Amino acid sequence: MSWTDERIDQLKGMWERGLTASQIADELGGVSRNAVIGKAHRLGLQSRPSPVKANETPKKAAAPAQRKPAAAPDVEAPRAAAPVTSPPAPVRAPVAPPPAPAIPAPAAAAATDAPPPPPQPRIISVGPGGFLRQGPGDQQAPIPPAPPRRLVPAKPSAEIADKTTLLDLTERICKWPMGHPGEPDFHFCGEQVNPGFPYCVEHCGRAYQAQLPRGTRRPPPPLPFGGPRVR
DNA sequence: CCCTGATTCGC
DNA sequence: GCGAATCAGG
Repeated sequence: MSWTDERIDQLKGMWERGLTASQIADELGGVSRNAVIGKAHRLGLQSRPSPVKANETPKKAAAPAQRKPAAAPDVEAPRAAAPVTSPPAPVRAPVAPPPAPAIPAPAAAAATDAPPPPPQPRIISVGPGGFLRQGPGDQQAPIPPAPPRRLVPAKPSAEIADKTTLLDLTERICKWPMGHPGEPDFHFCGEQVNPGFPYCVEHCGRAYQAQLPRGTRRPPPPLPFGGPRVR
């Protein structure tokens, strides 16, 4: 795969929205997480909270990653100067994860109007082609004018809470579909996969039937799609 | 272990 | 320019 203009646009968009490099790579397809990161940097998209870069120790001269011993004596230019204007950065909120489903004590609080900080149970889903689905009016996210009076257990769509969505799929997540695509609660199994297979052990049992001798009668295996519900 | 982004450097 | 390999923190 190559970096077409379209794919670069998708990369930019997703990167700026805070999707991780892995997610972007999955969405784009045909590229690795590293490729995404490398491209992002080359594009000048930069700086997002890196676990490695949290603090910078100016003490020792950095002994950076050197995969191969440089033949030449390292004449390293001083890399201390950070030309980039330290971004006071409009703090870009990362993809707001659904708030922990902690059950608040119902009897407590909730009485008078506590100024509720506007929660942002933003749900981001990525559609085919890498565009991001947003709720209407989600474009510039104007400040919600009048916060509700009462705090409600932030429920960013109970339908998909705790469900394995497309975004959650990785190499080691069982991809067995649960329910039917298009239904509101459609999701994926989400178990750990049977290593080497796209499904967990249980669903491998459904997906892969032992080859029986010719002529052997057996009931048709349940199908993941189409037929009656399989769960 | 898993994840994350940053960086280097051979191609 | 690209991206695997590597580093390093969570």
